[in-house]
Amino acid sequence: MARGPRQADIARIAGVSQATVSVVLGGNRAGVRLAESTRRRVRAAAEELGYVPDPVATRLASSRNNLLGLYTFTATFPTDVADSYYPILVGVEEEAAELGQDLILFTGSSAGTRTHDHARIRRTRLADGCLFLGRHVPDEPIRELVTSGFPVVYIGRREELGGTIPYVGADYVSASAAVIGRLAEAGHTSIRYLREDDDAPSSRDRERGVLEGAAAHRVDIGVERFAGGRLPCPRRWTADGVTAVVVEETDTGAVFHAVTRAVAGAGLSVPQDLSLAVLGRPPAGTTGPVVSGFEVPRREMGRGAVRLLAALVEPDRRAPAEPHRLLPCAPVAGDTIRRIREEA
Amino acid sequence: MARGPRQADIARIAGVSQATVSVVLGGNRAGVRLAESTRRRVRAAAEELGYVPDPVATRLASSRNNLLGLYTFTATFPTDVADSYYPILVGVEEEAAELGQDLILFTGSSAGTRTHDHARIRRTRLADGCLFLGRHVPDEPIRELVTSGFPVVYIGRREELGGTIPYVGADYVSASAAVIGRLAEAGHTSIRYLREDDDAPSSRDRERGVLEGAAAHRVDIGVERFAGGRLPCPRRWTADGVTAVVVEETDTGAVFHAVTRAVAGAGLSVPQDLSLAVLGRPPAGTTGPVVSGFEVPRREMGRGAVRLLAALVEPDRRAPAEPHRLLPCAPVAGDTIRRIREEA
DNA sequence: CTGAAAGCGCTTACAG
DNA sequence: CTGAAAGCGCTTACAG
Repeated sequence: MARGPRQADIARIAGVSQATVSVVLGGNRAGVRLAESTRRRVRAAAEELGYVPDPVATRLASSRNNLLGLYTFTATFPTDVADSYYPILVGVEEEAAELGQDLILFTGSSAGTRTHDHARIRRTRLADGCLFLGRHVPDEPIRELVTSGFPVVYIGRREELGGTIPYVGADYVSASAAVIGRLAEAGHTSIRYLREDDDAPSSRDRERGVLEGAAAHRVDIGVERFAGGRLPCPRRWTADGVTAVVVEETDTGAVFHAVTRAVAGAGLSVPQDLSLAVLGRPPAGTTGPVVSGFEVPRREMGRGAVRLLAALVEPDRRAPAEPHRLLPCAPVAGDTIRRIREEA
Repeated sequence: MARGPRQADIARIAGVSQATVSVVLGGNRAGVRLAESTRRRVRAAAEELGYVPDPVATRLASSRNNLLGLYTFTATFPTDVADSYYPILVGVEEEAAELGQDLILFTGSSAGTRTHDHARIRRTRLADGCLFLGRHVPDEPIRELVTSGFPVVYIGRREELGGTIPYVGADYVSASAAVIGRLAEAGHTSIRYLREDDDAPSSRDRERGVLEGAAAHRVDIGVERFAGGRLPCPRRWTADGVTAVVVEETDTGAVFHAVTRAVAGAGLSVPQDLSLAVLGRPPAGTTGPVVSGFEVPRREMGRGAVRLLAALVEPDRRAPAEPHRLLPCAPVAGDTIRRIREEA
């Protein structure tokens, strides 16, 4: 494969050494003084040959490549998580483009064998730094990366490695507490919370927000974990005096689907018989009234994560980047919360 | 940044040369015979150190990197083209993952300056080969890439460089002719075709299909180009005896929107007063009856393009890859074509 | 059958 | 103020 012109070709034409070409074209070592005439000759020759630096060689020699990685632990694009994944990718892409960085997509092995993932994770070094995304992430390979000084940023709050790893996440605690607050203000005093039976930081934060909100508003809250087979039982809820059910948002929408199906199956209607809220948004394609909840700022998370990563890759900025950011989630009022009590 | 273990470290432990480590671990040069005990020692040391090859060095030395590029000429992720872009990306990602290739996303400069794009396009060499995507692509940088032997595949049919560049596209000609055929069979004999005033292969193919379909079914066809400002005039169509309007699908959906707005504005209803078809699918979020048209197999185009690119990168396969593929578009019957004549 | 050498195209100390 | 040398971590001819 006949490659393009190299610095050596330019050097020959301009009558200088290859190293001088590197200095002139690289823009590095600004301190170095070269005769302006030399610079001009070199630049003219480069222009003439249509020179563009080989990024691979640049990277090997210098360790900077204007290349940011995005590593996804779950298979990247299964249809059912597309809704939560795509907006993040959009944000990442936008910001990377604005910063003049290319983006490299790494996908965790669907097989998920440890050694394989390990190898793939180390492969992220091809980039100058890497974003990591997924409900669950293996500790060890990340630790290796981080302790070697490789810039890593999580999308979503993470507690791994003593909470030292930089992240840009969403403030699920406040947003979830606010949902409970809105229900309480509408007069609901007994609420059921349905969550997935799977522990991830986003699940813990939502539950914590729910509990804090309930405590603050003196609401009676019951937490149920939804595991695949067992179906929720709305009739029992209403029999217990529950007037509202809140469900966790997850990438597959499993909990939401199970609850709405069970509610419909029990012959109950929303919000007449039971108010409904989701800690996020319902799955795409959901019809009927707008479900109360909040907007997860995925696009902004993507953008923020790229900005943070870029700051870590290029640590010469004035202000050290705040390594832990939680973005606010905009509330969605919706039409699925029935007002029980009239006065505010 | 303290990097991980290198081949030299393994060599020291195993008591062999660094080159031998490369031979054992690289899996290349299968012909070379090394004592099994040597191989074992090397592999054991590599395992112990958690060695993973540096992809950058690998690439510089060998010109293979298991990295496929996707270059998008338009700004990659603007919201209005997301619908057409995302399914392609999904297909590309899926197939790349299955082939064990990582994916690198390049975005054409939004500025669109020639030299900038040129530099960015040459940067695709970081990958082993690159997919190109966009209505319009600049000839010269691509020619450079191709003539240097760099594997390039277009997503979508392309005529550049004498039609020599491999592509995987959609068979818009047949699909568009079939739409006209369905209208003809429903009894329509005078049809108007609305297209964008922008020449791209996908536009040319659709128009060609429309004209071929019209000729085959002896249908009277009028072609109108829709340029931003000027509004379509449905009243004039009906006055001219036109009973059906067919619109081009474009990434922004501009033509579709303009036509449906004009039709509604003229107080006409679809399909009672005017039948409607789109050469593809209407823009996302379109409500009302299902619009007749066809499905562009974007995901399959993405997958096929990756397969073709992989074959070009690794040209040792038995059968040489067919460099030009046009995928069929599944028809969508829809509810916007009124049957005028009873008999088939 | 195995190892030492050269080289991929750059950057960056380090001498002149 | 400028150029020659070494080195980034690999692969692949080429000698032994």
